[in-house]
Amino acid sequence: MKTLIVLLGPTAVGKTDYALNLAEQMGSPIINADSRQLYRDLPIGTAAPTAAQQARVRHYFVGTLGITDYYSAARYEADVLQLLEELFQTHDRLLLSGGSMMYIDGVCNGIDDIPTIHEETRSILRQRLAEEGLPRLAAELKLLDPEYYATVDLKNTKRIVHALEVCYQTGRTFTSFRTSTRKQRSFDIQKIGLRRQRADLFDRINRRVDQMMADGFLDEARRLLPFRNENALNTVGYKELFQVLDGTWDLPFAVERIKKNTRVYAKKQMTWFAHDPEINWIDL
RNA sequence: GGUGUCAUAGCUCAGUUGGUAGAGCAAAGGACUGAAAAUCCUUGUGUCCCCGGUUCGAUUCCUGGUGACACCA
Repeated sequence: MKTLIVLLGPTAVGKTDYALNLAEQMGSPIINADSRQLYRDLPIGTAAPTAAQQARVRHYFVGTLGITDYYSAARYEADVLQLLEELFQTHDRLLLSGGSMMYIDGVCNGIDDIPTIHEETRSILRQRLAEEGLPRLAAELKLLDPEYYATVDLKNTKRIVHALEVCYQTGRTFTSFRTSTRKQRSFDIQKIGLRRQRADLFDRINRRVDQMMADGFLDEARRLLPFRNENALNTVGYKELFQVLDGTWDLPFAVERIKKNTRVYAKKQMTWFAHDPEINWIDL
């Protein structure tokens, strides 16, 4: 039986170093599970594996996307599964490492088969949202998919808009696509979670942000400014530095915001992972 | 040593004409199915520096401490 080792944990906990050692020990490449490290233009702000680290161990899904490329957790699921099929020909155990909750969930449990929304549909809904407002769209969702309406957070614009997009594009309810059935995998999955005392983790986050700034994070953000509306840049760190480049915030304030928002992100990851009983935790 | 100002949440402070208190920041908890480092929801932490006095009642007024700051010696 083939086995996929999934190494996960909150941002800055120390996954990269741990994964390198584990990969060498296992004789496995590293399959990255970080939704933003996939973009090749974000090396500093996403703390992506360095060239030296990638020379030590072969990495997949690091720096493979351009800044304007569309990507999603579902596409990641499909891409990883295909890669695993190839790599399991020559490996018994493979290592996947990262902190993107949805991406990991996609690989381990699968994401329901919901059609990708065409840009056309998307822009129509975007315009209607701007003109009619969220309550009107929510009321419409109540008619088209009362079941989803009953459970969705009515203040969450993205969820409501997306459900409507699916309804309009497919002529079916969004609910009908949500089977919530766990997909069977042809390999075993072992999850290893890395964790630290919260004060320790937060201290590492703060120091890592300072290091990013010293490494030229602001310049990296400046180069990406023309693409600021791309989803890839709706990311902790870049958002705040764009405020600096706009002249809205001063740099020290932005750096504090980056640290705080990274801590919030880490907390969110821990909340998500805490509910997964399959994770074997290692305290660092 | 003298005079003055201040002492309230983890931090910076507001406030109560005497009825035991609230903002910002920091923080905590949660949701999550094709944009997920996204998006969204919820929460307030307190010997109001200490001892005493006045008062039905003191964090608030008064005496005395203690500490910080400023100025004068």
